[in-house]
Amino acid sequence: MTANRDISLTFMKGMTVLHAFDAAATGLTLADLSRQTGYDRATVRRLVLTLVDLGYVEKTGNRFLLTPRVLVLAGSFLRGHSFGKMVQPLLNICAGEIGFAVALAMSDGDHAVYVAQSTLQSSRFTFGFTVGSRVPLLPTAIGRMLLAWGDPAWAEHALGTAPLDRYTDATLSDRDAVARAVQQAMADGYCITRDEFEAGVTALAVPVGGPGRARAVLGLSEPHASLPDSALSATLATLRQCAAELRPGFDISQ
Amino acid sequence: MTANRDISLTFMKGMTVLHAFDAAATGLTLADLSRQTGYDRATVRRLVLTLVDLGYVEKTGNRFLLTPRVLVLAGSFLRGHSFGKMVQPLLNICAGEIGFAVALAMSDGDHAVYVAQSTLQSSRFTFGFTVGSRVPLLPTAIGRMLLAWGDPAWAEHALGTAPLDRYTDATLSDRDAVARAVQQAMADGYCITRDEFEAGVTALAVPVGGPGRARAVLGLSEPHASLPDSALSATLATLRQCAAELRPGFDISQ
DNA sequence: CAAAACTTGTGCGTTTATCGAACATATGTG
DNA sequence: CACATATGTTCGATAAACGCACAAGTTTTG
Repeated sequence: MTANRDISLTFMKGMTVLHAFDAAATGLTLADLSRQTGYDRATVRRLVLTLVDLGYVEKTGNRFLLTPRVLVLAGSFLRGHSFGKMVQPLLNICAGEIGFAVALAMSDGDHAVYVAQSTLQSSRFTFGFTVGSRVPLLPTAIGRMLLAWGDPAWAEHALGTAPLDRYTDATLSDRDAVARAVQQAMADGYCITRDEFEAGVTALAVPVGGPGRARAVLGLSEPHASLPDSALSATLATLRQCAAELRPGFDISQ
Repeated sequence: MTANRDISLTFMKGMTVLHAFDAAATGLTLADLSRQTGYDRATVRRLVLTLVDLGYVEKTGNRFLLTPRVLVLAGSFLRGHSFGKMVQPLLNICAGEIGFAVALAMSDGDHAVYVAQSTLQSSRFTFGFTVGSRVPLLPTAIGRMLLAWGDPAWAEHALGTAPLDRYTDATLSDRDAVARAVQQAMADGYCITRDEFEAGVTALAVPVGGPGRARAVLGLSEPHASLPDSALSATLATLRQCAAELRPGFDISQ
């Protein structure tokens, strides 16, 4: 654990304030942010004005809101890993072949975060996820696949601490039951969930990388009607092929 | 201008360090970061360890690199503006109708930043841009369209300060020439560039929002051969239609 | 293999930046 | 108009941050 002397409290506070904006599209007042973070409003004011100076936040009236500047670090991360040039084309080919939108996700603490996707021009169905969307680990196919083939130390910890919320009547509400589902995915090398995160929806996920070393997973979600059992084998085969092509960039190196 | 007393220097330093990672996929050492930022390495060490604690950066050996956590703020911004549910489907329809990938961009300081895109499953052409990619304003169709129909005060300032680099032999190298091109786009209500940012490429952009109030632009880039002059009118018409549908979320309110 | 160069970890005295209380002003609401 | 809420600002106190120096570890070079 990092010693207190090695942590910058002011920087930590600043980042807390930045995150307090969250998805507040209509903006927040300084008073709002002070309440949410628990910091003195003079402190919040200085930190917010610093964010304004840096271009992350803009002021409209007495409200502050995030600017597109917050996308820039994401862009750096994606460029550093050649998402635009290498990953996106492979996802596009995969989505074209199976006829469904596909998404790539990685772990982010006790959640999964979407890092790329290929949406279909023809599709009229969407969950509304984008690059940067966070989804829970325990009730989702991609989450369970990350837990199954991701870093074992992280997975063990996350299985014990990730939020265990109920999304539908079918959501597993017992950590042991989720652990068994993860064990099954570990053995199968893929994961399928139905109705657990969103009712009426089948989700598939395959790992990108070997057992214990997968840094990302590739998955899709579709209404049951669009993805009958008869289509699962072929769809999984295509996902796996794409995952194999993506693997060089996502294996945890030894 | 924000008074010095209203700015948190430590937070500012922390953000400088965070940005110093940029697209460095193989990671940076503390010594690297200290050199790049000019900060004492003990200062850098504390700030980086704070980022590790927050989950933005991970340590491998003696190198540090960005984690997918940096996508989360982007995801918040995109969710706050309903990009997944409202914007992406409209971009998909648009891309399907015109047969090219399309992208939505907003201004970010003296650059444009991609905030959404719909890539084609069938296309084999890509610039490698992703959500979060920053592109220059002066040599690009989307940049000039932002300057033409965006906030006039911002545009005046950006026209004078945005980097004027040369990307191809056809890149305009004179600020006045760029200003005239922007004026033309202002009058036309759309912008077309050829070869200026990337050789052999035609780019189109239309504003999302009214004159002086467009917070985003919609655009595409394709090789000349894929986008003959005969296709321009129909393509522009479809882009404009999509922009009209996107408008409610991107007009600067009065 | 040894030396040199580079990097990192840590302690701690000093300094500075930050904090937050208090006061004043502005805005919104009933 | 009174009250509630929000914001801007000052400034003394002090906590946090800084950065130098020393030690140790790692990598590179000859």
